[in-house]
Amino acid sequence: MEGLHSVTSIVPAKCAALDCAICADLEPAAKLELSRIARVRTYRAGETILAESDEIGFVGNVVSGVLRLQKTLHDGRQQIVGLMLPSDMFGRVFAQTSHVAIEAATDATVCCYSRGSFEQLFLRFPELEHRMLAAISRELDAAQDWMLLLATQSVSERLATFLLILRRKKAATAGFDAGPLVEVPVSRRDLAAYLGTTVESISRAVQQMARAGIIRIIDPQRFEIVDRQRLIALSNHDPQEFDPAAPRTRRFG
Amino acid sequence: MEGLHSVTSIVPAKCAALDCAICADLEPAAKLELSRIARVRTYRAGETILAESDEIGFVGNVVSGVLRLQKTLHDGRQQIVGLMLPSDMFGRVFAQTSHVAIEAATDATVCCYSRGSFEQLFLRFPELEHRMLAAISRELDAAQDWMLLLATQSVSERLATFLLILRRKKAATAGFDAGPLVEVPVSRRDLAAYLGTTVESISRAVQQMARAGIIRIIDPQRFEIVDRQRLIALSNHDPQEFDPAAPRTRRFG
DNA sequence: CGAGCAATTGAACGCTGTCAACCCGAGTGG
DNA sequence: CCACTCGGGTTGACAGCGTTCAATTGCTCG
Repeated sequence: MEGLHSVTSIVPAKCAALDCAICADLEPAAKLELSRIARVRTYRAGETILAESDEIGFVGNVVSGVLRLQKTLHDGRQQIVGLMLPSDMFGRVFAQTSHVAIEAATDATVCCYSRGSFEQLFLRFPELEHRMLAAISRELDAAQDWMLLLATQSVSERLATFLLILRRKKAATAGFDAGPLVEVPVSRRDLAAYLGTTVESISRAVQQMARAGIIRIIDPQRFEIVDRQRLIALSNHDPQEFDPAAPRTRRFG
Repeated sequence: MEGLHSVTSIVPAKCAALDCAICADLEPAAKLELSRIARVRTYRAGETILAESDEIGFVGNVVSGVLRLQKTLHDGRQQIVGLMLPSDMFGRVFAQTSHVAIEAATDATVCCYSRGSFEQLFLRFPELEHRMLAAISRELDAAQDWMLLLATQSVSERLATFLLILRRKKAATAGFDAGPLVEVPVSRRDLAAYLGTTVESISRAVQQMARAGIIRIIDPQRFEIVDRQRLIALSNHDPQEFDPAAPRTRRFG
């Protein structure tokens, strides 16, 4: 039954308001067509949106909440290979099955398009396909960045990088530097699975940074970045990469 | 000067012979247009094809040899985030700068298309863009698989998985199971940078597998997989994923 | 033959995974 | 109102794997 999702009519407004990657500044005709096939779905924290090797029925973007993309090893260990925040797109086109499981890390609402219908629109609105290509390219960039992060030995490095990425992402979506407060949108367990380590190591690294005066712990999910320079040094990345004074350096040279 | 690359005229034949992702089974008109803008370039081992944050002037696919995509940390450590083997595509469309450096890991020849001209062809041959989208999707899948690999703690697991991937890839491009011989196309140093560890750890893992009778070392770059079952068990992956009896399981469920 | 590099081997330290106990707030029921 | 439970987070002790440093081997090339 589709009855639970009868909020369809408010979809265009929601997506437009969000200025999400796929809708923003699209020609009106395309926007209208998109809104016709859009469906809003809501998920509770922990619900599975798409299981590993499931058939891909739809693509969509996150309106609110956090999704986790994860893969499971044969022995049961789970690794998170991506976190989707509001405005991110998920799912694939021109592919039958997913290689990752998609779950709601928090309560979440997403805006979905049937994959078939979405692909049909490519024929009439090539701009849509361009955007899809751009979205996947960004995801690949993020994945490669994350590979760099996972390959570094120290948990502190990974955590520092993660916090800096969160801060940059927040500033990017807000359009301005939103201050030193960083909200980690997931539990310690998810964070550990994302950083490729354990909850215990995460906890130690967090507390150590706090004792060193680099961050201040407001509550388990919220930190204040006190000493950004030392955090950047700890992350072992190019300072410019996370310097808000020159945020365009990385993407636009 | 473009003089060094005057072999342009043989490009179409080469690409067609290779059956590379972008040319194979393309409509003749598109193939012709592609061949018009194609250029063959050759690189010596160690040469840089594209530096990190360079402007992206062209896309292409590997004809022979191996390219490494790598990122550099601020302290000088280098991490390889991808190896491009013959038939793989590299470069980006709709992006100004690269986030990774591309270097020749061995002597290599590549078939390049100017990025601008390539994007122009999208307008007349949408199929081209579909294939580009598919190629990037595959790369993203590979990246996510590799993230899973990097997050696993044991070096043996990573090495075992890498060997199995190499074997599967060889079988896939050959079209049939090419036997237990696996050629590692890169040096120990590159291998270590790819697996996120050190040459010493690589060496220990290799020798240990050999002592255990799982592989046989022919020379530092060539191994024979003696006991595939134990290698799969060591990799900690789903046995079906690397079982040649059911190679389609993973991609098509 | 010696220089130089890749690969291997050995020894020691350190980080982190593992196991365990503990703290704390929320929800529940007496 | 308190006792209890449960889950998330933190802290401690310890062992193991892997990085690091160092030395050795084997090979290619000049």
